[in-house]
This record gives sequence, C-alpha cells and structure tokens, in this order.
Amino acid sequence: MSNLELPVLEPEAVPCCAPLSSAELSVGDSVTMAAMFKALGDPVRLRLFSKVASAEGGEACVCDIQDVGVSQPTVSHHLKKLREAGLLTSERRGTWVYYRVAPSVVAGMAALLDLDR
Amino acid sequence: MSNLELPVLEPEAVPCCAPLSSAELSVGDSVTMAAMFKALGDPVRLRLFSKVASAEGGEACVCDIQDVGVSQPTVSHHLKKLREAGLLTSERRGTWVYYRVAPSVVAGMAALLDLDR
DNA sequence: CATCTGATTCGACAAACGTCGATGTGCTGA
DNA sequence: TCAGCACATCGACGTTTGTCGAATCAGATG
Repeated sequence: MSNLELPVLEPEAVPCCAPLSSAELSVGDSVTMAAMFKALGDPVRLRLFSKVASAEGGEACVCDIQDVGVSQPTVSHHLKKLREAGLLTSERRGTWVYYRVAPSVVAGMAALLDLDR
Repeated sequence: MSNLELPVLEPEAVPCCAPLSSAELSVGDSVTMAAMFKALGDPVRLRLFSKVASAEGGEACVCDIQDVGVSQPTVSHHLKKLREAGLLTSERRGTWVYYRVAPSVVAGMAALLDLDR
C-alpha cells in the first residue's frame, strides 16, 4: 500500500453510494468502497471489528479485544487498517485507547449491498 | 491464496450471521465472511460485481462487463474469485457465459453490517 | 526521576495478490 | 472439418499483505 499518509476517511464523508442493484458504481466510488470492504476482508480484522461492534457501551479498549490469536503489534496493525478505512475511530483516555465503530460508514456499506431497491 | 480447489460456497449455505452489533463473530464465521468481504475488496472486482448487479434482467455476459481497464484474462480471474466467494453464479449458454449475483449471500453480508439491532 | 504497563511504530520476511501474454477449451457457423 | 469468437487456465512477474520481535512512545505511579 502506498502509505504516504493514508487519508483516514472521515465518518461524515460517506454519502457513498446508491445500492449496487440500482446503478453501476463509478471508478472513484469503487476505489473508496473497495477499501472499506478490504478492511473487513481479513478474519482477524473482522473479529476485532466484531468485538468492538458488540462491546458494552459501543466501545472497547485494545486490552479487551486483543485475544484473537496474533501478537499485540499485529492487533495494533489491524486496528490501524480499520481506522484508516474509516470503519473505526479511536480515543485515548489515560492509559487505554478506546475504539468505536463509525456507524454511518458501516451503514453506507450495508446500503450498497441492499439489492432489494 | 491456497487454491487447491477452493470450495465455492453454496448460495444456500449462508444463514451466517447475526448482526455484528448483537454478538461476537465466531472464528469460523469470521473466516467465511471475511472471504466474502475480501472478494469485494478490490476496485476492479467491485466494479464487475456492480455491473452484474445493475444489469438488465439481473444477469450479464462477460462480454458486456469486461470493459474495466484490465486484460480479459484478468477479468476472468476476478470473476472466478467472486464465484469462489459465493457472490456470483455463472452459467454457459451457447457461446456466452452469464453471471448473476447470489442474492441470499449478499443479503447475509448486509445483515451482518446492520448495526441498528 | 525511574519504572511499569498499554499501545504504536519499525524493519524484516514469507505468502498471497493483481496483472499480463500465451495458450487451451468450448461452441458456432461456413 | 476448419476458422473464429468467447471465455478460462497457465506461468511468470513485481507489489502488497500479514506476521513477528525489537524498539519506541505515552501515561500512571512510586
């Protein structure tokens, strides 16, 4: 990946897109959306995302979710990917860093997959 | 990818899964679902999928959708990936091969991303 | 300040991926 | 039967990815 400061998609900047069944995706939108799907395209990342999404109070600190069978640096690496894709946000509070899902972004992905309209 | 005959997921075999917000994904389910998200995690593949999903009559032959900026073998390769992930089905009719989306599989992905329940 | 703990960054490496041109396969029609 | 078109497979390639251990950064606490 060309990691010269990946732009970390803003939660607001996701009016993308109409359902796939309704219209063909533009080249630009396909790049944007593919990056999001790709972020969920790894089992470890999907489990981390799942742990955050299903956590009490909608958030979880890294220490609560890092038991996924890989080393702690690898967990951190995956969480960064999810952040860069715009799917998670993070906030440091004292010693711990808390992660939350970005609901609008995830809703955008779900809307894209809604084939019934 | 370890391509020793990838099992080509059955459209029926996808009662997976409950929304991510409701419960943590199992290891097995995370592998299954990640493979699907990964299939949509490439811009070219997402555009091909989009072209099929938005096609007249719900299907398209390769010749109708192969104008995505890569070579014909590459298009074929990507369509195979989408088939293997269970997202598309294909059928040969005479000279042409027609692709359709597997609605239940895509619906399963959308359901997983539904955070509002 | 020194030290401990939680989390990120760095550097390296094998495996997987996306792409291509060449070749193979399946069907149609002359 | 043979030429031609549609599509898939093969073999090779540079790039990206997932993983690790080591090092570093950031707060908290003695």
